[in-house]
Amino acid sequence: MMLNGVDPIATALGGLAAPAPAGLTDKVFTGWLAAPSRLGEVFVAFTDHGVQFVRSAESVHGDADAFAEAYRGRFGRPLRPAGRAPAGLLPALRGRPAAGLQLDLRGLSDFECDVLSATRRIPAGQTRPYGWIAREAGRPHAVRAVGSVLARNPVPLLVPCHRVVRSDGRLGDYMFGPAHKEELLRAEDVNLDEVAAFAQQGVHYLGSGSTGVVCFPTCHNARRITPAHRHGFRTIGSAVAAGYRPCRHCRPGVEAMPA
DNA sequence: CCCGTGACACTCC
DNA sequence: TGGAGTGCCACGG
Repeated sequence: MMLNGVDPIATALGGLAAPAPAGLTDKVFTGWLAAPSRLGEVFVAFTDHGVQFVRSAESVHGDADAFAEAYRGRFGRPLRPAGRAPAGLLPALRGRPAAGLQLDLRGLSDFECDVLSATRRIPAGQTRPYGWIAREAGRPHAVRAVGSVLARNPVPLLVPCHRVVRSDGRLGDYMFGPAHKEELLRAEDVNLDEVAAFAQQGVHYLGSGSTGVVCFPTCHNARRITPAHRHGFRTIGSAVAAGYRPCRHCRPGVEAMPA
């Protein structure tokens, strides 16, 4: 009870009660809204900590109640409609740089957070293999677990799990279906036909004969290598053995060198 | 180079 | 609880 702007209880406690306990404001409610995205309409749930859950309308058969049910099943709380989108959400859903977009990833394991944060560092228009995520997340052998985490990505599009592909050049699976993964990557100007053509020849890395740097084929540095100076490699190890150094931008892994 | 197979780290029922 | 099951990967033929 506040009297003339003074809280007698807080006063009695000598101000110890000043900041509300962290858990309290969390329990207020989670808002949701529908918004346009590169996958058509999406449903988005968010708290005051940031965006928590995103699903395409298509994936829940256009049914907002099904979205709310999926949310409740996973987070244990109901949703209620929200009027305004959090800062940065709408541009991010359209694939533009998301200035100030906050994500609410509370409740996820350290491993899940590390996987999502590594995934978030993949620039638009580029791809990285699952093994790269595992290494960047500090668990180089947890490759399959990376797949398990991304299959349940709470915030697809915002954490661009569609940019994570198989190391053999194939796209791999996607929570909304491989066709949508391909569609998203093409919209970002990833040259999938070129990647597939290289993969068919067993080429998964590109080196520049003039700079001596070796990259993933979708790295922006790799795309600037003139064809005359371009050398394809099947493994990063063979490129290193040939005197190339891994690109500091796309950071292809350095595998064990043969003895 | 294409296929099958084993191993893998992690999560969930 | 532990044993499935997993958006993969490397290797062997």
